[in-house]
Amino acid sequence: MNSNSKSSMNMYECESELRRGPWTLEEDNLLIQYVSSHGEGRWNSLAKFAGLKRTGKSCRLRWLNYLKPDIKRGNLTPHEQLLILELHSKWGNRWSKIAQHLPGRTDNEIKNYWRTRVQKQARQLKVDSNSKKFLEAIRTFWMPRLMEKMEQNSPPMSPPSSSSAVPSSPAISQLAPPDSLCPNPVNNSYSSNILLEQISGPSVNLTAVKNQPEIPVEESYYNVGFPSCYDDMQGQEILLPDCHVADIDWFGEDLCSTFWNTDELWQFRK
DNA sequence: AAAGTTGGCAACCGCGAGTCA
DNA sequence: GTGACTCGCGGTTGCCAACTT
Repeated sequence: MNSNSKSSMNMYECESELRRGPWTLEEDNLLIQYVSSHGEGRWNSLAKFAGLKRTGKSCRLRWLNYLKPDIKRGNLTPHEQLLILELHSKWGNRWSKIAQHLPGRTDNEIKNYWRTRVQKQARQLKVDSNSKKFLEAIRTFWMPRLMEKMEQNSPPMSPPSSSSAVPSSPAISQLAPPDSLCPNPVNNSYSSNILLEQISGPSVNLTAVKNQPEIPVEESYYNVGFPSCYDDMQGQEILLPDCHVADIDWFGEDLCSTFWNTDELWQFRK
C-alpha cells in the first residue's frame, strides 16, 4: 500500500480493504448482477451496496470497458479503423466522442489502438502523429489500403451502392453526406486544406473514398491526389529516415498488409 | 531452451466539469 | 458563493503473452 492511500485511511476506515488490479470473476458477477437490477450510475454507492471492495471509479471503468453487454470484443475491422482515423483527424484525442461513433467500442480501446498502432506508424516515419504530414500520409496511403481491405472483406453479393457499402456497422450510416473526404472538385485530389478545414465539417463521407478502389493505381489517390499534397508539403522539412526503401523495416508483415506498401511509401518519401 | 524485448490491453491516476446542499 | 461529492475524460502505467535473439 502506498503512502497516498494510507493518508486517506483516517477518513475512510474501510479503504484499507479496497482492492486494486485485475478483476476476478466473482467481482465481475457481483457488478453485473447489481447493475442489471439497479442500473448504472451512482458508482460509489453501487460499489458499496454491491459488496465490491473497489472504488466507484474502478467499477464504472470495469463496467463500461469490459462488462457492458454491448461491448464488442476482438480486432477492429478495417471499417472501424478507417472511422477512427477519420474521426481523429476531425476531433483529435477526443476518444469518448470518437467511440460514440463506433458502437460497441470503448474509448479506451480506441485510445489503445491509436497509441499502439497509429502512433507507431508515425514514429516509424519520424513524424508527429498529430502533424499535418502524418495526416496526409494517412489519407494518401493508409485509408485507401483500408478501403481495399474493406472491399476484400465485403461479401461478394454486396452491391456497391454507398448506402450498403459498409454493412458491418451502423456507424457508417450515421456518417453521411458532405465531402470532407471527397476529392477536391477542382483537381480531383485530396488537397491538404481539406484535411484541416473541410474536415471540420459536420460529418464524414467515407463512401466517397470507398467507391474508388477500382481506380487504376496511376489514377488513384497518391498519384492524382498526392502531388498537391506533396506540393503543399514542399518547403516543409519532411524528416523521413535517411535510408533506402529496401533497408526500411518500418513495417512488420502485418503492417504491410494493412498500411501502405513499399511503392507508396517511396512516393511519400519522394 | 532461456533470456530479453516488444506489443497489446486492462486498469489506474489526476484533473476538470457538473451537481447539489 | 462555495465546498463536497460524483462523474467522465484523457494520459499513463504495469502486467503478461508473443516474439526475437
